[in-house]
Amino acid sequence: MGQDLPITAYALLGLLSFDDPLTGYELKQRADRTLRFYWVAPAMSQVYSELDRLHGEDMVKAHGDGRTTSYSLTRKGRAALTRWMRESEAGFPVLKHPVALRLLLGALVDPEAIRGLLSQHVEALDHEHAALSEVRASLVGSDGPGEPFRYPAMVADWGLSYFAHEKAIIEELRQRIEQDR
Amino acid sequence: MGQDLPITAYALLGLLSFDDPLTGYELKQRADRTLRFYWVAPAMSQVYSELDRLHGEDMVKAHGDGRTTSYSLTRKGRAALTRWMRESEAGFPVLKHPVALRLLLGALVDPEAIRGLLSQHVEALDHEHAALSEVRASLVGSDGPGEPFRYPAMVADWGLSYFAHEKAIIEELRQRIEQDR
DNA sequence: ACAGCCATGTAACTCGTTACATGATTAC
DNA sequence: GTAATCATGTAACGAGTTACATGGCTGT
Repeated sequence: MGQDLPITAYALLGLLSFDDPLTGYELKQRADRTLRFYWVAPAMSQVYSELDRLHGEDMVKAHGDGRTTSYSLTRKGRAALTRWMRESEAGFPVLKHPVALRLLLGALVDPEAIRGLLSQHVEALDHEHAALSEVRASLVGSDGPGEPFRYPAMVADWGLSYFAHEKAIIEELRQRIEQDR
Repeated sequence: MGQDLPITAYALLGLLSFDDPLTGYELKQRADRTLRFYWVAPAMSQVYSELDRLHGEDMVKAHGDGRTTSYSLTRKGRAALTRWMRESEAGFPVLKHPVALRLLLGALVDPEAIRGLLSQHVEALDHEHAALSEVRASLVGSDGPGEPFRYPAMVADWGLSYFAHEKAIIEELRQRIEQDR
């Protein structure tokens, strides 16, 4: 039986473990809203093809009303997801940080360009922080011990703290660059 | 002319902008040692095929002594790199965080498993912090204003701060989970 | 002599993206 | 009626990985 799925497949199963019957379209929205902060926002087409695969493995059940198709976890799907949680190694995060990469090469351009780079990144951080704050706010009320969104709330708080810290570092770096004038 | 290269190609050009003639093998070592913290550690085979492409574009020059081949930046390569620095948008970082993804789904397993997950991540963070510290230490002495490793040192400090903060958040989350006992 | 590292590549494959294409439903 | 959103897919492609294959050099 097809064992090892790509992690993104488990991520989608994970989203289904919260809100059960979801269409591919809805799944993509959930991913864009939450999953993108610490995993990826898969392309629409990938969501559909991944759902196809999961359906072929009997890990999701399709509820088709003709025009739209909703998917829910099967027993097998939930079992696969929890087994993956228990038995697989997490591995270290992979960060693709275009701002850090460009800062590394800062000597190639004038300091003004680097200042612009960092300013833009701070703006982007503010933007993302605000978006994640909204998500976090929507969990208030069901984020206590034993409640369904306890863990998602933790992850959201983690993300918010990360964004705040990132911003603080950038400010430090900015001052360090300012000294070179 | 083949314009848009994958960012990883620019990352390799960037490595060459510090230590000029490097073999594919050495390039891979540099990437594993430094680039991996904020970009990627490309596979050996990708380093070679990317060098082939860059060579085809006249962005690197090959110094072959038969058995080994070293590559250095051409004028065109350096120009392409600085143009990329000046003209392309940086974009927001992409984080693939398997620990956060698993924490999100914490409700599926028993708290003990989550504790283990977080412990292991803290260990990994310590390990990576130590590795990056070594890199940072090797830059001391040429990390002042105007010196060649000024910017790489900034990026390394950024990374170290990030790891330290990550560890602090995990400790907080651990306590939060401990309360549910 | 043998292990381990240095050094270079090819082939097959998967993940994931972009571009394209279609059409129904909803809000104004 | 018409624009935006909901909804689902296909096709072509590119980036990047793993597995495989080869062989020279270095230290013990």
